[in-house]
Amino acid sequence: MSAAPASARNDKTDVVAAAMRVLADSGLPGLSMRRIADEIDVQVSALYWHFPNKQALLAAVSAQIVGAGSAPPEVDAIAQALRDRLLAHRDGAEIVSSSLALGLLELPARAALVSAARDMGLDAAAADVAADTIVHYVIGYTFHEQQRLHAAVVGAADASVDLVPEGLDDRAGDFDAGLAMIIAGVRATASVSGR
Amino acid sequence: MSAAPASARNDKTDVVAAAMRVLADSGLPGLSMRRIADEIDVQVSALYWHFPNKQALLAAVSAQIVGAGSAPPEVDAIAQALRDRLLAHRDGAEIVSSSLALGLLELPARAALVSAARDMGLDAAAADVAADTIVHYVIGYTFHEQQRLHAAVVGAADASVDLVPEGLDDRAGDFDAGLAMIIAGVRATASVSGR
DNA sequence: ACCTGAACACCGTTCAAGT
DNA sequence: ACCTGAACACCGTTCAAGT
Repeated sequence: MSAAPASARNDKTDVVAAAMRVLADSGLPGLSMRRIADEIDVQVSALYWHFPNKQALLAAVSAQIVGAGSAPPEVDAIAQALRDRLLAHRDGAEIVSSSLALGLLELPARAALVSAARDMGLDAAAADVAADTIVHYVIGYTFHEQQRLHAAVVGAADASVDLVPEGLDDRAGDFDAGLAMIIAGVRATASVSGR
Repeated sequence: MSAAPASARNDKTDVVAAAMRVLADSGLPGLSMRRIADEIDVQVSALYWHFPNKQALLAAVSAQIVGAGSAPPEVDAIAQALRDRLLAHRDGAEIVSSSLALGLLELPARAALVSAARDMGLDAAAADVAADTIVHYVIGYTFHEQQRLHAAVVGAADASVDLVPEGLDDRAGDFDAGLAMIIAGVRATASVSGR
């Protein structure tokens, strides 16, 4: 394929790719600057030529996780697609959550949610609120879920305390039910303000 | 008052109190085991007599932040009270979020939300979903807000990227609007299943 | 344009030993 | 019951210097 020759010098995308590999192997706790540097046979300090600090590197990783461009046109589908992307990468929700909170990441799904909400009849202000509410729900729910996944693997989880109880099998069902409830709220808001 | 004499030996509550002071002074990034130990003039290793590891200590801090016992009886008031407690401590939402995700914290507000949702006419399963949805929204929203607060202080914030746009003044208004939307969804769910 | 080598000021955790 | 002292294996970041 088009993988770079082993001894070439690296650019930003090589560093991000290495970080994605380390993330897949070791998760966020293992994602240190030294491990990333090792992955491309380089000194740690070399990374600081490409990125000013670790948070900036993590923001680039986050952008890769959430992907660029075209989302589906409906609120439900946009939320599901965002969740799928987060679930596709180890600790994806946590990394994205922190980049977002630091203002280092633009979330394409948010813009898509705003216009989908407007299509449902919300005014601009209400559509912003709807988008943020859904984004917080998706990221919060998925973050929680991924942390417990990891905790279960490590064996450190206390199974008696559970924010989302019942069996382990219908995680997706609970997520859907909560999302449906929020969307019902969006619809109710639309029918109040929309006439 | 009843403050312990300066040279006494410490118990769990002294350690947690010291951690709360460090948190208030320096935030979560400054909340290291060494800083906590310094705060009570003790070696770091002494902390490991009281807690098996840092996460367990943080869970005790989280429990202190969310407080014990009696919540108000209505969904809206419970959510507001939880938010107020998180906002009352620097990085409160982040600490609580992580303890919760690791299954190390029981959230009194969650039980209160479940029974408030049942009072609105939801069945048991739907009430669980409603409670989790609201908890994720409150913590997610407040986490985001506190991170940006800190980022703004540090000056590292990129003001051009904003999950929750507009002026800085009506943060609380946006939170309320999102919460109202979710509660509208809860009500809609109740009126569907409730007859 | 991209990297090395070495240093600085930190981390969480363990463990034998003390009182 | 609670703490010391010392060590281990790490961190992120900086900076002069090399090619």
